[in-house]
Amino acid sequence: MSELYETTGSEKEFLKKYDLTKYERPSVTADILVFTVVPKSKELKLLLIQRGNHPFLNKWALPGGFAAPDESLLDTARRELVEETGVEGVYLEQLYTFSDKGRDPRGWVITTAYIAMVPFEKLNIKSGDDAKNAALVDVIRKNDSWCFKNEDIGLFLQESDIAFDHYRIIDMAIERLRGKLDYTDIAFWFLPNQKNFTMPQLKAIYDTISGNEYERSYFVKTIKNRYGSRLKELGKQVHGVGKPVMHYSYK
Amino acid sequence: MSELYETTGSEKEFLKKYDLTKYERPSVTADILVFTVVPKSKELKLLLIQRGNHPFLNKWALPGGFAAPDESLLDTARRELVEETGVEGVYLEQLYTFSDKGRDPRGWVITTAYIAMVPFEKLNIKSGDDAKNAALVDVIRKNDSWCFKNEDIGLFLQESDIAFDHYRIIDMAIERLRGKLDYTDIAFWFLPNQKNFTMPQLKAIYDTISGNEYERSYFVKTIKNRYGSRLKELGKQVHGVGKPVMHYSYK
DNA sequence: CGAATAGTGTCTCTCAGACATTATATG
DNA sequence: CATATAATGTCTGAGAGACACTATTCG
Repeated sequence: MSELYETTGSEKEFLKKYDLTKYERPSVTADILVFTVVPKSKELKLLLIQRGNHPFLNKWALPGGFAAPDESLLDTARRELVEETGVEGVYLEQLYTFSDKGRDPRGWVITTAYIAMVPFEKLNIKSGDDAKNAALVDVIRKNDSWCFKNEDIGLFLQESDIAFDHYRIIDMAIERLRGKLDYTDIAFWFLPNQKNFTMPQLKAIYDTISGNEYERSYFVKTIKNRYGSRLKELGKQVHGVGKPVMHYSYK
Repeated sequence: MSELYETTGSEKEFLKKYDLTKYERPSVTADILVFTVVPKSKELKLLLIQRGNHPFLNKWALPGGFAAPDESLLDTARRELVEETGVEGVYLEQLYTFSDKGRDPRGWVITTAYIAMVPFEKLNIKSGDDAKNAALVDVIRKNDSWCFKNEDIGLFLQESDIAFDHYRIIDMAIERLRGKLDYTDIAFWFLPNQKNFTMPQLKAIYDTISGNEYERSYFVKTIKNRYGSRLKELGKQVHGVGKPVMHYSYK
């Protein structure tokens, strides 16, 4: 017993004297990929910010920032997301940590990227009107690479317009979204309301992220099969032209 | 053109004056989960190291260490792996970055965990004989949690014997291994020789990682179906009792 | 020959995926 | 009634999964 106390005591002693700064340390940032889907037009959109500082002045980058002391990187991502977009309470998922030498010309900087899945209705980015110069861009496939455009502000970006290694991050993120689409429920996070949605709405999200069109009857069958126990029918509703739609609640 | 030069120049100026250390920085480590599979006995094994220092003196932890300046975390993991086990040229895959507040009593330390998939034959850990006190432990499921044992040295560990948040890391790693088993080719990395193996060998690896027994004929059919184009038959060989076995080469 | 091991064949059931049909709204 | 939209039904082929049978070697 006294031995236990002594061990505990000496651990306290140890920690008191321990100096982490004897090792060199990198700077650490969190970057956020704010994805959203517009169901009507079936567009996948991503939030980019034009840099106002060196390095990569005027290039476009992912929102993000340095970690604050004793803050988890998830908290960093969440904080930066609120600061840069005002968006709160969305689903964040860690993507990957990028630490290649030379990825940041300022020095030894590693970053952990987080994917934010945001319903379009929650986002209120007024492109190109504020100091920050944020833009919600359409993610387009062209010549085997990703391009980003926003026709409202006449913006067209390709790989060379993207700062740091952020193009690679974006590429990995889209791959991750597509990969997880069919065996997780990530698509549901893009719904304006998980407690009240329709199959055509959900299908539009699947179509958009996957980049191809699911067959209608097959889609409904599959979803009901996969999530049947977590779905509740809320009743049919008239919605304009066409047959009334069944509304569902998830989870 | 001169404008371009000027911009470049001012970026250089900027970088020269830029001081990353104005932000506080965390310490960063890489931890490695060295997994291996013993096909004969169908055991999943993990390399743990008993700590000889505070904090968590005498508890067991994953091998790992602090990142060195301008080294990628993958390189850190690879370096530590060689230093601690002598193992080279194995497949490493990033698992996750852990950064919760309080995960390390020494202070602000984040870690990126890497999974190493090592053929049993490549590992040569002589348990409990060296200063480092490394042990290759069997990963066992007991009462809905993971336990770790090595009967040669009379070792039995449970969650409370694991240092830091490493139990959580191990838990996530096993889940990752199992999750990726059926839709990636990770199992092949545990083969002693990808260029010459048999289906019973491969099946033992799948059985071990998944924790259940695949049906024989179903297994072979499925694998051939999935990787048919990447498999080459090398011919049958006698191997003791029983029908001669077909040998395959992957990729 | 019997036990051990590996390979092959068969049968059922489910589900992916394509396609056709029906139902209900608007104008 | 034509059109738009959503839901439902049908058919086929591939594959999951269980089971039985055959083939080859050793003692």
